[in-house]
Amino acid sequence: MATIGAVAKQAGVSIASVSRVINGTAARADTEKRVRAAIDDLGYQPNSAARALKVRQSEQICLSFDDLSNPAYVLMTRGVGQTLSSSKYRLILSSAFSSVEEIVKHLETMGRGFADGLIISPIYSDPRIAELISQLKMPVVLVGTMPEGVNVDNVYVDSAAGLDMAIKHLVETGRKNIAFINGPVATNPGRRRKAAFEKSMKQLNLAFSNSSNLQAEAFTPEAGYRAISEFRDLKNFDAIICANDQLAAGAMKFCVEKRVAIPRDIALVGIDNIDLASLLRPTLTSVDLRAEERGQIAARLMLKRLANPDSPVKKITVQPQLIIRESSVA
Amino acid sequence: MATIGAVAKQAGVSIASVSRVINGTAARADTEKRVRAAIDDLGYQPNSAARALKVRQSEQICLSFDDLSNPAYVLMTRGVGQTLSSSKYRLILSSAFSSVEEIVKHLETMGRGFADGLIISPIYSDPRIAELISQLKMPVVLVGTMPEGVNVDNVYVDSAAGLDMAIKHLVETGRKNIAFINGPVATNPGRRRKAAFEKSMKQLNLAFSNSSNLQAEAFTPEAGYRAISEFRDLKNFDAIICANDQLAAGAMKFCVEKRVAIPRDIALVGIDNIDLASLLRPTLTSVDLRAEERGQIAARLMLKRLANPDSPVKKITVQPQLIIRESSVA
DNA sequence: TCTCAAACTGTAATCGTTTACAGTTGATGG
DNA sequence: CCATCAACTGTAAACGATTACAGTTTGAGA
Repeated sequence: MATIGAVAKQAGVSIASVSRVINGTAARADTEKRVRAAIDDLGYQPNSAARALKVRQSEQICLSFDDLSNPAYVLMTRGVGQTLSSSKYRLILSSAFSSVEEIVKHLETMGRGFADGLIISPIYSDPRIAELISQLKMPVVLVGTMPEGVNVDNVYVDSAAGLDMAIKHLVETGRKNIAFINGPVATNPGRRRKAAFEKSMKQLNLAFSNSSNLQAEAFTPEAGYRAISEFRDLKNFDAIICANDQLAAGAMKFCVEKRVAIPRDIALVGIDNIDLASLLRPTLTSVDLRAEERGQIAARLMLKRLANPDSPVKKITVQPQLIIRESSVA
Repeated sequence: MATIGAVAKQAGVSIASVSRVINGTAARADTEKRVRAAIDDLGYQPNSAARALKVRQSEQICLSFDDLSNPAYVLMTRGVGQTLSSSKYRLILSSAFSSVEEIVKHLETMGRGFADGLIISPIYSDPRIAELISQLKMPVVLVGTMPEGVNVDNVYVDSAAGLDMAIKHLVETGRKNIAFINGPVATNPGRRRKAAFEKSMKQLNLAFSNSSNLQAEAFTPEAGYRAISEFRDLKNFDAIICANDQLAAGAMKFCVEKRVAIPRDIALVGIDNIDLASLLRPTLTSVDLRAEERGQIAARLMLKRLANPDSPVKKITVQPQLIIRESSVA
């Protein structure tokens, strides 16, 4: 592989001059021309490790989240990728953390400097994670709920408002008994959506009990299917909100099999508005949490922060949007 | 940030000794203990740029493909990510190339050494791409059709066999007139699937013409919907094969709207067997191209190659599998 | 206790860049 | 033609690790 030295020799100038041409610092037209010719000639590409070592920047941004099986995270990844692709930064993906230990280990390796910034969307809350994030010497953008004591750029979607919109929509279209199929309550989204559901129900003076509140063991269609099949008194409900679209897809499958008519007998609402929602039959009413947009925003926040490390910490809230489709209107 | 020098001073040993402890070369128990203590003390993490510069390895593997909107690539990414996560390598994601130029530019940057290997699944064939891949000084694993003149590790799925299985299945279940909705024929999958379709049809002595062969402008549900709505004589067909599940989902949507009964009036078969397939109504018969498995295999090939650069080039073929669901059997 | 090899340790060069600093060149105006 | 100054260029020192090589310890065996 050609090095900067080889280019310098070929062009008959010093290494420093080559470096300056590459980095756009002043150079005489003549020098520049010769250097560029030599670069082309040798097919020279500057070595990123050497550059990274010297300037203390890797030009890489790390995106970490729980797992790529969840389409909502895929959307987020897409948003981040898009935004980053028009910058000089490369995207490193770290996903599939099966335990808090793994993510802790991963966060510790951040100190190696292979990334200039970290965009993280932690599904679990854990004091160790919060602690490590705060101590990180690099810019961090957190997508999701901020853990206690962490103070970094944040992009936040008001999922409680989304849930509220969904409930109101159901009430307005005449539903009286609303159930909720949640994901694991040990996760951030699970915990927050449960709280939001209960709060909205109370505010609207709607009855709910433990039996109207089911917890699936994962945010997957299979788990949604299993969860709904555990309802003892499905007949008592005329609407179900699911903590994400995948759960809703599973629930819908169950209803189709058991000939529970959607939306006639039961209205179904999901959360995330992934592509799937408009392909199901009936099409699924869903609260769009704007995952792709959040990814874009997170990446933009990161780029700004990298350009301007001392600017005040920002928190951007995105508003969910209720996408009404067939599954909730008769 | 603590450097190896700081650790050495703290432990009262030389830099070399610290390095040796870290890298597991011989050290006296006493030395090792002091070094480890110092490392813990200072929270030292070796700088990856410095290490990469010296040992000429980045411990990063780059995965490149056309775009992340296609769930099949998400599956592949998952497979690669899984396999890599138990290795020392990090995953760099490069996606969303909108043109051959962009991918060429990207391949050129590979010379910077920020990745030790490249796993690539090019959707377009272009001599420049083939040329650049062959000239790359690093291990490459290609997922998909090998371009002319390229000789690297390859994981290949026999999609022609898959298409053949689909057609035979349709014939066996009594279908006589099979149409094909393809994606853009400018892409590798588009071109190959078209050829495979025509070859199988001929072999089985089935009639087909230009009018039974539609080309959607992308591999998306929307494009599938538009494509099927352009069929003049949908009534003449009793089966449609789509070049991927997303196209099939769009086609299915159209059929539902126009009250064309699936599978009674028309059987529908997709390709890829993404999660979506089992959630549609009717559930979608699909040729599983094992994208996730191909990702795993590609990553494993890469790891082997990195461990053993001179071993002979391997080509691994994975067999597709027809997953029969409701959309094709009455 | 002495010898000797094996096991460990330290010194210093090196990886390929960037950049401060000092030196050189060239152009301009008098 | 000279002085002056801006603009450019080259020299050399980093950046933080690894590792060849030479030097030092250690412990076993005589």
